[in-house]
Amino acid sequence: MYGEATEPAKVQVNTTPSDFTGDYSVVIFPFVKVAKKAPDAAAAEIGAFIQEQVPELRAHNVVKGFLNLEISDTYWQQFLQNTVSNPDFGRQPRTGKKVMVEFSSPNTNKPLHLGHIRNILLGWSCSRILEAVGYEVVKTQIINDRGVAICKSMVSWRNFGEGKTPASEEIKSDHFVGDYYVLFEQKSKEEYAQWQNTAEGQSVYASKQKPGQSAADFFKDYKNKWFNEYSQLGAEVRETLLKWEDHDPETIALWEKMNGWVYEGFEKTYNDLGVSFDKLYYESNTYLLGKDIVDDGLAKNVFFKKEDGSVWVDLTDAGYDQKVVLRADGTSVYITQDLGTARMRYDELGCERFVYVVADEQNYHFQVLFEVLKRLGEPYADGLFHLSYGLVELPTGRMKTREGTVVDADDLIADVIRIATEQSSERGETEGVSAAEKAENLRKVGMGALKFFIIKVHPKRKMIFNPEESVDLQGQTGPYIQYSFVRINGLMQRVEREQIDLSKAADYGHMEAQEKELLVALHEYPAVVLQAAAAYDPSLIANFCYALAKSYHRFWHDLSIFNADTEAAKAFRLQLSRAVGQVLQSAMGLLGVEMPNRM
RNA sequence: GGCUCCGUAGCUUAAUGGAUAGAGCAUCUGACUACGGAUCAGAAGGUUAGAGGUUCGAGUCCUCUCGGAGUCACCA
Repeated sequence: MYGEATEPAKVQVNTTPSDFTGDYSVVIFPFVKVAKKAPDAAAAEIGAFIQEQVPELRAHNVVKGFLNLEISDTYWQQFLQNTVSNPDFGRQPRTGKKVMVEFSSPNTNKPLHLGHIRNILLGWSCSRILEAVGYEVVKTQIINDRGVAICKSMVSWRNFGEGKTPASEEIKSDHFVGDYYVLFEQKSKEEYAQWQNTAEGQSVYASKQKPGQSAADFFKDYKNKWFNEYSQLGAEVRETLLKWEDHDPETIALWEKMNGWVYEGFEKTYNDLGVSFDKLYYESNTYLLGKDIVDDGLAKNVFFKKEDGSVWVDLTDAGYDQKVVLRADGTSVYITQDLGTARMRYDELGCERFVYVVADEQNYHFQVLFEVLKRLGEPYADGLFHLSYGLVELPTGRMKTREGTVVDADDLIADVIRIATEQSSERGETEGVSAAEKAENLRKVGMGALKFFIIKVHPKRKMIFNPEESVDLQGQTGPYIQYSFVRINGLMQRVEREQIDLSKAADYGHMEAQEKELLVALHEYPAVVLQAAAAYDPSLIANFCYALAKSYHRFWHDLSIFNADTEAAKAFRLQLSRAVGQVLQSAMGLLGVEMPNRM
């Protein structure tokens, strides 16, 4: 038309708002220049043209520069049949390409908390989504199993543990280790308080205080220095770290024992969250990596060496700073390790894309990391993505270990399942279900509430986590969506029981608005998955699920299914319900949320 | 201070530059002799922090101001 090819990107098609007639709308404004006509006139012409060319178009109308298209019922009939018979609806063919997704990546000195949960859910659902659009996904985590914090737990247990074990104390093993980490901080604080009153402490204060600085202020600022220079516990930690780096057998044995406890506990938590990994990396194996990259970078003149022997990269022309990549003493820093790990993974896994799920505190780090890899000419440099997410805060503000406001992952999981169970027993809708099956369904409901509450928020957004609202089972929640599935499940059981023939669905003639709304929503599913994959944004899937469930609840309320006027209407509505159930289960599966049969 | 991100109803939030900014919670009012009421319908609640600009059209893009967060270690 109009003798010009238009780029597909310029054609904007949206679903039509419910107060206009039509299923889809085309925005005409981009074409008025080419058409050299008023928007309405151009729309009328384009509408007539499409009407002529596309048999699936039943009718069209024009409102103020928007062309509304009505799709024929026969098209929708065909679509419904295809959808119901296609278990892979919404998924794309295999691309043969591999992508790595790194998430969780905890420290081994304390149990997982709410922040990890957001990270894990994002990483997991991102993996599922990428897999749905055809990638082979390698799920990894890099476990920070070494360093000062871990040594603190070790020193603490050695000094105060009296040989106790998680088994002897009947404490979940990662919590057991975490308790010793907390105990270390306490003991260290006590030691510091005592030291402040010694002659040594007083003389340090007298000689180093700033003019007019109170003792309390001075000692607050001086804490790190004290820990490194005067603390007995601090000395033990440094000694332990050195011995560890020296492969001292006794130290390594203790380290392995305590990390073993932590992994055992993590395993349980991951299992409760329904996640798993394909490949684990340990910082104890990777922290020395990257030195060959430093040589490589020097050879390529990406890096330069200073007089003291330290190696730097200058990124000031890209708006960043100069960064150290190798210390003067020849040891690696954090970014060196990440450079080395990236190259190792590429060689080992053959992925062309890498997704790092890491909180937005580290945005700058990843910008620098990616920029350096690009300048080094690494073949995978264009496939790097930092899935950055906002910190989780409580209504009272940021979680703080010292103030004991950290929400523990295991506690939270137990809470949501407990509340789902309480709510369910008040309702008494699950008679005739075995206790085991009931518990399994309630676990799904509780976890569904928690997971959906977290995943529905756009990753980038800082999240306010209200523990009370996170276990809500009504409104825009996981259980709301699960409930629509449970309703459909009930219908399908009856179809099974009564051997209802659904083939009459094809005879159904005029569709109701509520039915059309569901079909349009189902039709969007593949596009939503693609969009979520392109944007690395699982919240798009969550919003889609909610909208679909909402439409279904309205459909259920407004229209009779088993008491429909005709056999054709009944069969059609059952087929439609089945399709909705399938898509809901598929889409929620991408979020890591399972569907219960009863609730 | 430099750089980055954020500011939408009382609260939690949605909206590839498109139609009257869409939900949920909380508040108020209604709806089951029917397939499950963890549901549905309605009311009320907004100058999208503020001021300019670009555009046929701005919550969305640009500039400035205000407010908040993160980050700027030879830490990780």
